[in-house]
Amino acid sequence: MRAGGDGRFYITTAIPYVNAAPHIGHALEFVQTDVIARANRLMGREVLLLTGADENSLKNVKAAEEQKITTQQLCDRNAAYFMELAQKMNLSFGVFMRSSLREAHWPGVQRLWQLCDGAGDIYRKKYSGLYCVGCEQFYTEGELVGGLCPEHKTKPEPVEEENYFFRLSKYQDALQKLIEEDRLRVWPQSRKNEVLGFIRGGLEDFSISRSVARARGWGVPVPGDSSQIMYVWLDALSIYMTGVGYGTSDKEFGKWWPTDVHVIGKGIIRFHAVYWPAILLSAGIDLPKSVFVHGYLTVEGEKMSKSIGNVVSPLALLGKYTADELRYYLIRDIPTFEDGDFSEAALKDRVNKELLGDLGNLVNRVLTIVEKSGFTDFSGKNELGGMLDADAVVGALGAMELHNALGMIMEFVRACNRYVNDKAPWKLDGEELRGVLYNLLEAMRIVSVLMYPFIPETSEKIAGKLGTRITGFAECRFRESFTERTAKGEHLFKKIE
RNA sequence: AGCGAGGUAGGGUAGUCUGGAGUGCCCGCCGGGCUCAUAACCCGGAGAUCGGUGGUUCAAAUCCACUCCUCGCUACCA
Repeated sequence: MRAGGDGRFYITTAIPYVNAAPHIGHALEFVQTDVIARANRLMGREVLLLTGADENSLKNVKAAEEQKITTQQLCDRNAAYFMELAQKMNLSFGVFMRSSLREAHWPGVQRLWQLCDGAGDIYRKKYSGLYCVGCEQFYTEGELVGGLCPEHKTKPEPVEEENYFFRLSKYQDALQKLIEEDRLRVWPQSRKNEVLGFIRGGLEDFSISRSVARARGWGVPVPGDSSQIMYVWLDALSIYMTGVGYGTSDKEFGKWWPTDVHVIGKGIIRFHAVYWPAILLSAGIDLPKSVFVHGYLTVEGEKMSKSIGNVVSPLALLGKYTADELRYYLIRDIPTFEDGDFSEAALKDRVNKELLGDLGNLVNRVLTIVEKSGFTDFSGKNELGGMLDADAVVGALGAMELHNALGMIMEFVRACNRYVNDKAPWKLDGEELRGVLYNLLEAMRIVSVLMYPFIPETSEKIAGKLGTRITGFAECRFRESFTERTAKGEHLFKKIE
């Protein structure tokens, strides 16, 4: 994760396909993205986080028909769910971009198309496939169950249609080199291998348009051909650019592009690590610097699915848990790049044992002793500083090891609790007590800064109790003395029964 | 089938690249301490032939070969 020389950092979530309400997987992605964004702010960078909604798809048209509302109404409603989730989880986004915004989004997509076309990479070709009339979509052999449409159990018919294709094959060597050399970095290594394996297997051109009839007229029109509409990928990926002004404000676009990190789920890696950079190469636009691929969540050990009825709604969870509690759990319990399992029992456990029992308790017990001490300024020998390697925490954040970074901070919190027990400050007085409290106050101040990317509201609360401010990672070393006025106030967390 | 990832105490993980006593962490279990703290905190203990087999080495969870099991990817699918 290297920001440009100008100290700016542009990061995106994947653009969720808004044909349904958000599930817990979306929440995971939001949190991971936000932790990276906030960490970069504390590193002193100017950060822009983009999220949004991908709305131009046939499925939305059909869902709207079923619900007897317009497609735009359906998109508006579903996009609002994602906006709500982003806000409630404290995703610090600057842009929420939607692909149905004609004025903001369409000009950029069409310009991109024209650039690829100008490079000679777009051509017409007959596309044939197995088409299910009921689903109104094409299936590959592998997707069929016993040769039948998995949904309608009918035999799809071979259909032929002329579409536009993108010359992906032309970029095979260039892409392979870019990824091998980490000029387009793919996190983690295992995903990079997977992408390279795919590229080495040979790249075929892919279809980038549909007939207007088949798309039901919903989507971005192909420039100069009123019979075709762009297929979702070119359109959806462009959101990353149009969201920062591509096609509408060259100045804004120049300020933020290229993307530093695209955060995505493992299911859409090919589009981001192969199709997208190829399109940009064709158009002569700078490539994103990296793609961050997280895993998927199971729920209580089972795959999330509508038919099982175990889809976990983060919006519902947020009625019961605070944003920080959910954020903490998702980073702490789910390995950053692996699949993980969501379990409410585990969530509760993390909140009660760690946020409340370790962190909340530390703050509370120390501030109680501080108040009883009657001291207002604290100094002494630095005994706790050696227990924390703040640079290692920041380094882990820079290396995208969110899980490890948080683990290191919690280890320090435990060390602080141990220190309290060992020193038994309730038995001390005078300079000895002053020195112990100095160590603990400085430790908590630093914890409030390091924790900020993960649990920003709680960090602000801790800083508020300490009378300090969270400015940046540069603040994460012990000062000579602690002189701010503390105020114990209420508990940071409530026990969840 | 091909390519990729992984199999470490009851559960979950770190360690593996750059071999060095099974070393660590979380949950759970057992015992003890403390009383500042939201029955929170701290210490100690039990519990693992590090998937299996065979090699390399003075020494292997770590390197090599083979093998068993799990998962992911294998294209127009969010």
